[in-house]
Amino acid sequence: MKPRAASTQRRTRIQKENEEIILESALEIFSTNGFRGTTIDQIAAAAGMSKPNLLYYFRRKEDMHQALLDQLLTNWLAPLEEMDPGGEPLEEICKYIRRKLEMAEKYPRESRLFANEILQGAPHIKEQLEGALRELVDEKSMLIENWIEQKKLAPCDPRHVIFSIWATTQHYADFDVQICAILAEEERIKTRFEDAAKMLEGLYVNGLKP
Amino acid sequence: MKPRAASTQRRTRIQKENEEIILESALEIFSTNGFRGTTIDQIAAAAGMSKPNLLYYFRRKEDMHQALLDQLLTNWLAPLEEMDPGGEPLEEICKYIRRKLEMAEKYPRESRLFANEILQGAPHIKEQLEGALRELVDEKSMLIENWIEQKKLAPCDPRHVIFSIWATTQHYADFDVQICAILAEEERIKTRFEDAAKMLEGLYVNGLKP
DNA sequence: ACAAATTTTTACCAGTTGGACAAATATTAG
DNA sequence: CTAATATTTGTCCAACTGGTAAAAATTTGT
Repeated sequence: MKPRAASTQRRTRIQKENEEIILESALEIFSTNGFRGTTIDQIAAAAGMSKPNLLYYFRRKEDMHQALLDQLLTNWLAPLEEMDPGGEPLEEICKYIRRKLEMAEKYPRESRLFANEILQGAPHIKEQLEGALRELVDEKSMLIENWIEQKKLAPCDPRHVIFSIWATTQHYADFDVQICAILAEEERIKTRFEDAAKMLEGLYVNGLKP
Repeated sequence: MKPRAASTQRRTRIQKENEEIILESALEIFSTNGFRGTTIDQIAAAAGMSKPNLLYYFRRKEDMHQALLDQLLTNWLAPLEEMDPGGEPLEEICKYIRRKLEMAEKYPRESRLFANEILQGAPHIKEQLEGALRELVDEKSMLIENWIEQKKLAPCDPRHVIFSIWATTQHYADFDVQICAILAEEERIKTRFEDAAKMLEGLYVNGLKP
């Protein structure tokens, strides 16, 4: 019998193992080649199994992609959600930057998968962007507005501040090739995430100080 | 006779016209679908000509892509090149941000084409990144270092400052779908580039003030 | 141990895609 | 106007790709 894709129904040990291996391999390939740029064969090869066997677990190529995106979005929102209304504003923003930068370093493939999806017009996650993500950004924007009113932050457009944090941090995952090409073989290349963290924290602390 | 692709040899009127139409169409499709995601037929359809006719001007799909990338890189470096050693540091940085933001608004397709290429590991422009781009960044980094030594800028890692400007400005082209999803139908969506410019200038002026 | 259910393999196919080729048509130079 | 040259079209194909179907092998529950 065909297994129900990613459903809540009980899955066998083998199913769990193989689905995990497949998604891991799919992430690797999708994130570097894009959706249309990857072939099922590539994923199958990376997963060490035959194409029909892979298709036994995910009936269509799109199913793997969708599964990865769904899984991703939850983790993606977490760092922003953790921004604490009770904390010290500048400290909270620094912590947010650090968390995002850590994610860029630890999960560059996820970042690139996301970037690929957005670049192509977000056909598979448009609703979530307009739904969950938008609501979260609205909520945190209000929080930042409050901080500004309390003179704890310099006046600024909260939404665009958030955008700029996304941009600068994800850049280190998405544009890593470019960054490494520029930093070249020097010592700097090894410390790029540290260096980025220092520079960004300095920029935002001074830039947003009331 | 087959025309020499993008060579310096004399080209007929028709050649010039058609090559332009083709590249324009190719940019449109490549930038939204990625390299592997676009088919020659799509480009041909967009250019209003038959596939074999298109292949008469560009023998391979890759030739169009390469032509676009080569053309792009020159324009891409221009705004940074214009950064004036004789100017007022904070003013020069603001002007650079504004120029980059203008490019993101005016040429989002070029930005996305570039982003796609980098995301996939920059297979076609690695050399240029390590060559021309790196040299330019080195040069401008030294300039910024000088400004810092002259106490005209707060201490910061110049290279990472440049990266952050790239990231924040290009973000408005590359992640436009996401930004629009979040700003939604509100008035804000129309003024997003203005708002971004204001926010970024404030951030960098305060953040880098010595 | 044995039947039932699950997993894997083998063989296959239809649609798409990049690209070749030569014939037909249009343009230009003399 | 004609010959040479440049452009366009129609036809074709081999490789690739997503996906199917059924048989074979393996695992699992009892």
